[in-house]
Amino acid sequence: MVENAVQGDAEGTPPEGRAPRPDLAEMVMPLLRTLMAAEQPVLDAHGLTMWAYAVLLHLDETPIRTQAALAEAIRADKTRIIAVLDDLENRGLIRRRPDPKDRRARLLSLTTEGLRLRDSVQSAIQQGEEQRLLSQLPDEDRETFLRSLRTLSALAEQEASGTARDTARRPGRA
Amino acid sequence: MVENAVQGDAEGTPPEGRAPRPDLAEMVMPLLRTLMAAEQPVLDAHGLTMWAYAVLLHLDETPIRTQAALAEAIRADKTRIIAVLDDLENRGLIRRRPDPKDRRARLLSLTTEGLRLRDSVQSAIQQGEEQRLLSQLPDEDRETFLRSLRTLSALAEQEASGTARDTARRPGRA
DNA sequence: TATTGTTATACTCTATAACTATA
DNA sequence: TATAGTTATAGAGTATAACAATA
Repeated sequence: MVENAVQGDAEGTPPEGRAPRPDLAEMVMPLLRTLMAAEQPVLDAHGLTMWAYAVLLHLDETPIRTQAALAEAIRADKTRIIAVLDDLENRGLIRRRPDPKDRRARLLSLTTEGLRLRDSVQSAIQQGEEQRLLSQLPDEDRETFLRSLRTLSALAEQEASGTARDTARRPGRA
Repeated sequence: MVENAVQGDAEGTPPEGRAPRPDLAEMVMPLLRTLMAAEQPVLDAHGLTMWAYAVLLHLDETPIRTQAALAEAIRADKTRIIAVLDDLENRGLIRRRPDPKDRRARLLSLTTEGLRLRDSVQSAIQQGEEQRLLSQLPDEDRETFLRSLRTLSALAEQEASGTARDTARRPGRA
């Protein structure tokens, strides 16, 4: 039975025999691994963990009023980011002060220095991404790829936050 | 709380303030998380772990002569896949027999049943991917996206295997 | 002696549960 | 009493190191 006539996909013969394409996760996983491996030295050079960088990124985007909200936003456990916030605060990269209106909550914000650090780290990281990976794509493909990735990522976050909300939801009345 | 003014994703205003685009990892990470979350129920339904599925996928692609090679191919520790192989073998999904030419090594191959299972699982997974995510992309973007992802994934694997080889290499003479 | 596979151990990462303070 | 944050503990996942068989 010759059930897999190779379909002339891009240009060469596809490495695997059966499915017309690999699973998305099968392609995305090694990509992420390499991306993170490439980030690591940059982060190390600035004394940042991956979680710390995630915090800097997200605080820059949207100022946040509780640590729990920040944790959920970056998909971390609320107990996990505490040490991270301690460190960032001690190094003057973020501010963390009790909300006057509800002193249980902590108002979180970036300091100027934190924002500057975030800038230079992100710049270095994105430069590496361009040089190592994106530059290998034809220009018109690159644009489309980035736009599509952005769309899919947003969709993915939607689904994730949806299920997260479902999990967190207690049986309230209607 | 008015924290989520819907962002005009496609071409509207970018959600974050500084960089023209998010880091790749920042986009790829949630995508992978959602992909894996979507795979999980399918795998569960067939009694497969993620690693077991990876093994089935890779054995289908390229028959392999040692467990160590298989482990490296799917980026797992060689000690980790042993339990996985035990299970797959006991269930008759793979064959594992000593190489007559070197009885230290184990020849690994898919059984017919293993191949059939791999097929139906992969089919279900890819169907889910299409419905949940890929269908949201315009047709012409989708093709380009998949082709680009494939390219970048291959590049990433190259880099990874390169550094892996460096790590494994001992200082030889000359 | 070197290599393949295996088992046993230790370590890292992550989540769960218990505690303090504010409300 | 309920919630935000914190601390302490336990669990899952992973890698490291020692071992047996074969070369």
